[in-house]
Amino acid sequence: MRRTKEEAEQTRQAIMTAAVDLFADRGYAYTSLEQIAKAAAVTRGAIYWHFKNKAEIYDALHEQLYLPVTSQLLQDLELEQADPLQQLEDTCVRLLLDLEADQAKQKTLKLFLGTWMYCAELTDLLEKHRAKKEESLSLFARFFERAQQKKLLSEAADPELLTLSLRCYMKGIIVEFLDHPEGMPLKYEAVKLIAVFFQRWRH
Amino acid sequence: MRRTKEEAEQTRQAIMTAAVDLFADRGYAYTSLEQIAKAAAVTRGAIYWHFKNKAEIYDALHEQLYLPVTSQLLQDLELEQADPLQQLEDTCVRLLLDLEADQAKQKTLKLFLGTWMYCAELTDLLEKHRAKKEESLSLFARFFERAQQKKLLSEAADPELLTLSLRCYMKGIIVEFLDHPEGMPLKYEAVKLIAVFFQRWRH
DNA sequence: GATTATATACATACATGTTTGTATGTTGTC
DNA sequence: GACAACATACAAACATGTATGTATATAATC
Repeated sequence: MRRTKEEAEQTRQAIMTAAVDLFADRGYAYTSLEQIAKAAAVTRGAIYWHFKNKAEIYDALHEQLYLPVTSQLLQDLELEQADPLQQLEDTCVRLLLDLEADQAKQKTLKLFLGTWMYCAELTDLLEKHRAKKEESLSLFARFFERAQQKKLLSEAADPELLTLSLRCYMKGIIVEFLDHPEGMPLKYEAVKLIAVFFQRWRH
Repeated sequence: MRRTKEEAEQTRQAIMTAAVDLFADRGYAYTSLEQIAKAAAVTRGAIYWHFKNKAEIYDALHEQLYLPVTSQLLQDLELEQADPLQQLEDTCVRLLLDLEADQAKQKTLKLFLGTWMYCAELTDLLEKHRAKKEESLSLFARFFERAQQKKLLSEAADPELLTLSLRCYMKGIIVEFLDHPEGMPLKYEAVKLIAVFFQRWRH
């Protein structure tokens, strides 16, 4: 029953896509390797050939799915436009609209934003992943710093605080959306929600 | 081994407190009834006497722990002060400071804010709980409506949108805090974080 | 270029541990 | 003495990991 290298890579991918779907649907903890195998039309033997255990599947998914999501964001932020606040606002809106349009991204974030997965076999991985997350989030700060240099902020405003604030806000929006998409039609709300943060709404 | 009614109620409570601790620590899915029993210094027999299964423990915890958390919030909001926006801002700050000071509340929110628990045996309960959550959150809206009536908002501002926005923001803050308390010293940050939402920080 | 050897890519089978649910004890209380 | 409040024992399901079988792609040899 030996397959060619291409075929082997295919089954590896089949296992990973099946895993993402099941993880995002019923959660990592409630997904057995048997279920993944069945969904991928292989046996557990195939899974144990390609991966050491379930945690390694999770890690492989992180490599393949999560990094692209953030790297696209970073690319957006790379090119510095004249108005950093406007750029940041646009980027946030685009991120949300992208998310709503892209099922795969939703599943990915459900897996890796999933705030608390206490599983013992994952603690090492989660720490590793957290570090990468921090790294990419710190890039937000640069925009507020540039805004401050350009005197776009009031004197009392603190770039670091604004970074943390926006981060919490985005996380809240995304979490609410993933948890209850019907109650959060981002196509209509995203622009307005982000505007609440960036524009003044008070007299 | 028959106990008095008081003793029986004591063991019931012991089971529930043990369950909260374990759920908040390693998660619902990764907590077995045997572990709960051991932590409560009883056997699984006692658990099955008081509860039908693990899901019923979860539900009982919701009744006992979650409702008090929200009801205190509602009480705060009951009495209408002159400046609804100031009142809302104060309430949000107090909620966060309370949360940081109260370990029990942290565990409770970890359990019931835990956005995605896909467990099949819990789907019914989660739907029920979600309804109550919506109900309590809708009270935020009243404050922005009162603010609008008092002409505290700009003409373009939408009370419903502001409600949704604040809800996401609070959720994001709380989720970030629960996920990574060391990175979110609310004692110092809460006031400032909430101020970012309510005060203007832009020129 | 055909043959052989070997490592690859799995499927199957098994051994083990874990968790759940239930059935049946046991003890004390009312 | 009947029933409440458990503890104990047991059966079944499920999951994991590993050991083994096996067919075939690929590499090595001639």
